[in-house]
Amino acid sequence: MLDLKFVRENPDAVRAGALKKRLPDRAAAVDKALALDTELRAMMPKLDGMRSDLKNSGKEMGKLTPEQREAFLGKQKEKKAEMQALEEREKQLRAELEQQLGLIPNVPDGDVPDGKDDSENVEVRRIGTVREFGFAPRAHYDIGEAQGWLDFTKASAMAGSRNYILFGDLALLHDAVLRYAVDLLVARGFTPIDPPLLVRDAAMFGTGFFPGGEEQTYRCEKDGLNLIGTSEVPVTSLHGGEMMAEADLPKKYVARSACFRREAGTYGKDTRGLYRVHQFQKVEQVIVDVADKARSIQHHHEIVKNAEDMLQAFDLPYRVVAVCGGDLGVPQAMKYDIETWMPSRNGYGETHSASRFYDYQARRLDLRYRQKDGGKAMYCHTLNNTVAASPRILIPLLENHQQQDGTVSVPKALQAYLGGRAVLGKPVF
RNA sequence: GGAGAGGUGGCAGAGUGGCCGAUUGCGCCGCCUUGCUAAGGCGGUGUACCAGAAAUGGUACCGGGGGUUCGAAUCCCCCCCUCUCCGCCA
Repeated sequence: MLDLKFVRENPDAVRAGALKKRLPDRAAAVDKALALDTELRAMMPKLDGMRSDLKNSGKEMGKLTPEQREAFLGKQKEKKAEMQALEEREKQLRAELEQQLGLIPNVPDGDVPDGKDDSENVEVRRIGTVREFGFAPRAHYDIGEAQGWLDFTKASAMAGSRNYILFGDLALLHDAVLRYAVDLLVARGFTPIDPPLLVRDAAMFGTGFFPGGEEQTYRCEKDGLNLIGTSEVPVTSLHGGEMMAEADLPKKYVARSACFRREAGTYGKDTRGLYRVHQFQKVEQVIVDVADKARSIQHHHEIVKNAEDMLQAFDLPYRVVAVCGGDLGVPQAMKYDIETWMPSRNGYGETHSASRFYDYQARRLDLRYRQKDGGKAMYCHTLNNTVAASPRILIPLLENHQQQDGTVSVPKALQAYLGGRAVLGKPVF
């Protein structure tokens, strides 16, 4: 949610922002919102005056004699009837205004590249060297199935397509990565959280997933609850409705949770393997801090670095891209993706997504703090980034570290999480 | 699932139809006093919106929505949440 005053004063920038995100419908919401705002503001002085009059004269009632009261009452009723029509219109306008305002996307920051979709994201840096295999490298699903680590057939039989079952060492590796990610962030001062997986609509709206993301979301209609697609939703909502003290900020959280995505509209895309699945585990970092743009940008770099450090510890080549306008979501002001090298795709595949929002989510969540020394109440700034999403991260781990015989070497950093083992699996090829 | 109690400003906690945007305490801010890592005195201290250059004025908001009334934090209805007891259960 943007500040109405900001929209009013910068309509061109807000409209242009929506268009940069390739969201013409949302750009139209700017003009709709402003038209409603104009009408509302035109009528408010009159309505306020009528209310004031009615209120003041109502107070006189108590002092009148019964006869006087009779005549007075008639006049009051007349005034009220006249006012009611205006009030009806006001209520309608406010509801529509709120709806349109909720549709207006966050304005992409100056450092967001222009572009229509992910093909036009801009590479910022490329780290690590892509390994030269002395043999034909296999895809993770071939290795996994040969090792007895992966079963897609039984998974889809019991749960439908885009499901998987991990067995044995791969299940352990999955857990090792996630645990490593949590430990890394805890060591850096983040507070670990195990959040709710089912949340109310308010949390989905507050983080900006609704309206718009309903088709991506599994919903328990009976209870009016939604399965989260990322723990960003419950964790960012954690302090919603609160008035925090500036001294309590920043809040830094790391949450591990299951995530659920319907993946509607992706038929035929990434159908093989562990890349695009309905359910996965994710370790997510979330920062809530004061309303300071420079500080937000600094945090943004910090959370990207946290993820990069993990990938480097795993000896995985990756690149960081600045996400272009057309690939940016509604609530984000700027986003970096990290893409890790995946031999089976012969390319980099998205494994991380780091967003900064400024106060867009905070406004929707009523997430505020009071400035120190008796200052003003301000909306917070929020940010988040993946630390590790698994099983997707298992793709580069298996594929980059595979041996010719189908065994997989374990990066040093993860060995302690696997009972000290340096190799997983047995020769199968 | 059944029964009851309750949701008020940063927090605690009064307030059962007009004198309530709301007593009071804590916290916070300012000034004063005091010679010491403290205490005391006085004053101030919600948010949003509208009008205004500003001073200021106005309106709305006491969990959310609707209703009764000239007038609602206060009465009625629906919903949400919290707590206690009972039942069920991991």
